[in-house]
Amino acid sequence: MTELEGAILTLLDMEGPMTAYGVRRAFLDSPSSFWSASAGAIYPALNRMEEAGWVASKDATRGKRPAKALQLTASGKAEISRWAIDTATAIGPGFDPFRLRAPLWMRLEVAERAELKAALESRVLKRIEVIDALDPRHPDALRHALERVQQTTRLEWIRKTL
Amino acid sequence: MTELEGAILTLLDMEGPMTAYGVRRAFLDSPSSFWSASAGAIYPALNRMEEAGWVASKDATRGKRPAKALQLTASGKAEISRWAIDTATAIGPGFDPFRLRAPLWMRLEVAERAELKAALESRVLKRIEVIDALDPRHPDALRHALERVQQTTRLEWIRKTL
DNA sequence: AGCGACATGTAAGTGGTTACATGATTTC
DNA sequence: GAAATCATGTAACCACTTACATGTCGCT
Repeated sequence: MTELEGAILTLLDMEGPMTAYGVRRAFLDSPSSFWSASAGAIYPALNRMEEAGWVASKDATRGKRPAKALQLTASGKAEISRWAIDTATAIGPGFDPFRLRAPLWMRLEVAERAELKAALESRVLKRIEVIDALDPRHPDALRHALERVQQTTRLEWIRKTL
Repeated sequence: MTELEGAILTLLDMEGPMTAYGVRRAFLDSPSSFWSASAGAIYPALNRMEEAGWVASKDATRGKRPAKALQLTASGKAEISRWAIDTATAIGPGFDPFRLRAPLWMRLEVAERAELKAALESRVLKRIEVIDALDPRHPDALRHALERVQQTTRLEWIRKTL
């Protein structure tokens, strides 16, 4: 299972049956989404997972507009449970653009580095403000909270080390 | 420029001229690498970047074994500088497997959740021990330090919230 | 003579990306 | 009646993955 598939199944598990379009909307609207949430990723992923039996679709056509409501199957739930508690992957590096760039920051000239430090600091601060303004009842509230912790940690590092 | 390309150029910038194989070795040996460091990624990436003029190669054949030593060009240095200080991308979400899974952890049954909490905690602790055992003069020492901060933050979150 | 490290790649597959395409429904 | 939204998808492309292929050099 890819990370995108995991994220989609998590959404279906938390938000209940919805259309593929609904899944896409949820990703687009999410202020902490990891992908572009393109149709070219969502629809193939859902079709893959339907073939695998992890999601089932029932017709939800209204009027003349065809629509499929997708929901997790028992097998899908089992799959996602395994995915969720795979601790080795969970604590892995994923990929972190901040960490990737940091070594180069330390080699900037003093002026450039000061400029970058200010830019990074204000950007992180702004991001934290955005997170703080989010509705705590949003289904992704926990992820937002975790991102806030990460950004705060980054902020401290920027101030102390950069 | 992809993140892998950025990481490769960073390595060439810090460690000086080396062969593609050397780049690959560096990624394989790194205890905090983000990719599989497969030849199928490294070699094409380097060829792309040589075509783009970001790296230049000079012959380093010894005996009958052909070898190319790769080094950053001025244009490559300019490119990587731009990449490094692109703050919007730098503080972006990348993709974080921990954050992706967290919402599901909160919905586990008490016993399962306790089990997962213990597993995660010990794994993170072990990882921190591994990081602490690394040579502080390793070229990736800063990245290791940043990962340590992140893992420590995760540990606190696990203990306090999970 | 054989093994492991050095050195460079290719082939097939996968899962993302952007951009395009089509039509129904709702809202102003 | 025009525009935004709902709804589903395809086409071309790209950068990664695993696995395979080839040959050299140094050491025991």
